[in-house]
Amino acid sequence: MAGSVNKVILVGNLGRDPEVRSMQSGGRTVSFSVATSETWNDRTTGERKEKTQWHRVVIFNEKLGEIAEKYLRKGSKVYVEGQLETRKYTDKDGNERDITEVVIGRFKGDLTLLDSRGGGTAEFEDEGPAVQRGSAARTAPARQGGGWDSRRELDDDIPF
Amino acid sequence: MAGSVNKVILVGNLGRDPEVRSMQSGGRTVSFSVATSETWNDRTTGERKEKTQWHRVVIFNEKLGEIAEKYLRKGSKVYVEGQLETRKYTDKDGNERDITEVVIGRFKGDLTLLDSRGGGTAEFEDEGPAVQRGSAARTAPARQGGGWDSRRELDDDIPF
Amino acid sequence: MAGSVNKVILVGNLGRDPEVRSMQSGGRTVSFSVATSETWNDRTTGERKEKTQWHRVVIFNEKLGEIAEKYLRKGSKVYVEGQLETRKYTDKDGNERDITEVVIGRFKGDLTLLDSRGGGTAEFEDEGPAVQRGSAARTAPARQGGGWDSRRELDDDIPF
Amino acid sequence: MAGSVNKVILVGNLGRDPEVRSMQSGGRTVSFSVATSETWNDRTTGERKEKTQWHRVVIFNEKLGEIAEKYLRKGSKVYVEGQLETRKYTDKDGNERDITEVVIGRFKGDLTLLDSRGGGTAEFEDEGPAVQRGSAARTAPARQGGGWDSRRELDDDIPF
DNA sequence: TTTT
DNA sequence: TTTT
Repeated sequence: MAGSVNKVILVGNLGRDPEVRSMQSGGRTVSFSVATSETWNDRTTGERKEKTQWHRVVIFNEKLGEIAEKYLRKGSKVYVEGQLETRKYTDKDGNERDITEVVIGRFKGDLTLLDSRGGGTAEFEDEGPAVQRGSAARTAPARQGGGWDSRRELDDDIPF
Repeated sequence: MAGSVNKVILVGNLGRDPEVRSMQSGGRTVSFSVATSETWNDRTTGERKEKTQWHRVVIFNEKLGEIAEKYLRKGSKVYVEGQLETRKYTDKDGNERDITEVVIGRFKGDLTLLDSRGGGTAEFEDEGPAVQRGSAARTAPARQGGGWDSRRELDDDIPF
Repeated sequence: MAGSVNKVILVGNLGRDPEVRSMQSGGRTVSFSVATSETWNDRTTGERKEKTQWHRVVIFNEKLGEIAEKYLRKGSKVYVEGQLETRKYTDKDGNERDITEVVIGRFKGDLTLLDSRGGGTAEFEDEGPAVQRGSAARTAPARQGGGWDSRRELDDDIPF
Repeated sequence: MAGSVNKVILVGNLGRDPEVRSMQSGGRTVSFSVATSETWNDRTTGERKEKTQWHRVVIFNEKLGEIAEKYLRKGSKVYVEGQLETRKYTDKDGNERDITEVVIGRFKGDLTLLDSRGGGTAEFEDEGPAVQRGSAARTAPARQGGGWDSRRELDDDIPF
């Protein structure tokens, strides 16, 4: 749509180590879940309450995926900037269901490590992502293979 | 979780008029779907492609809900700032499913009309939302009724 | 710095037509000012008040610059996503001063037209910006000339 | 302006301890500078380059100010969400100058501590900011004194 | 300098 | 003035 914006910004911690999956196109995705939580004082009881939300993040960019795979672990704190995408999948009982994910695409999105143990950053900048740590070879976005809709080619039906 | 951020920013158009629903708590919610879309040139065919995403937006803030009800219509362009929330619901076949929504809560979020026909804005500012049009009475946030988790009390199981 | 984020999101109207300038490097920048405003009810008098802020936006990306030049005019409503940058300049009296701008860089940022008259969008996606209108030739980001710090080579000292 | 958005999101480190200042209205502001930086590989030399930006953050919300004063120190990593504001001030030579700041206002903005040493969060939610650490008394936003434009009453002319 |  |  002309003139639309679809942006999600999360700061939270990974619930588990990232998972790497292969697509039929040959590309890979790296995915993980990020927890965010709200805390508030209950209006009537005065109790402290907390509600945690889990967000499924999927990375389609090869370089950011490598960095996620290399540096993110269960418990890592990250800044994620991606797009909201809802897709269909077929569950184990053969029923079609929806799953909504935060997608860091091939040419859009951001991933920044916030852990003090060695924060790094990886974004779409300059002639390639600015990676502060690690020695991954630089690759210009435009030369990366795979199409934008390659995520439709995921090998499996179970989303997570 | 200490130190987390959960933010969604959308600019898009409503697919239908907003829907108003009552909660058992007596409060109301106003909800609607917003379309955003990406366009790109297919890498191999060179074709122009477009993918539309639909986002379910739910407003729990009374004042913003009133404004949405009053000024938003099918086709309206809006700026929405809310939080990602995934909740369970039971579908018509009795199966438990997940639905992810962009929630404009009682004390957090933003809604801005972008239509030239009379853009308005409604946010949590000053002593109440700054409403540029309409004559809705001002209500200080802290005096609004209902609790943060009142959305769990929705009257029905079908999410949209 | 490892793990940093610098992001500005604006929705507002242009005060004047965009200005195009040439850099010594041969590249061009397109810049314009965007107005945003807050309205609120004065706590004591109850009066409706409004405060307008002007934001200087500078585009270093050739394609987005072309689109801005082509489609943005005085009064146009836009969504801008850029980075905050403060730089020194020498004013007409020879004094060094600071100017803070919202920069849409070569490989980062977003510009979306929100006018009903023909909203368009132009972002860093896929193999080039997704331009919904106009016929500007597609150019892959990695092939664009000029360096990231080329903005230091602006031909003149007066920032706006 | 009807339908405008003015939002800055920063993740970075404080260059010094926060500074507390009193306003003639009796309120206080807490301010500090946050550094963000970009790194990239120079296109011609291949050298690793880095450019740091400093952002002036000013907090007008009493509760968030207290938290900043209590928990932020030189080197602390924070997530800041505020508004861009440019104001005039008179420098030591009597010249009028502009300074642009990221303002966390009375009813708008966010501050989240990202340090592993004990991340906390403080936002405008529910009946008061959700503070995960510290024992600051809760205060409902609507009961806080001072007006939105009280920042115009700053006691001094020198901005930082 | 915009817009409402 | 931070951080890596």
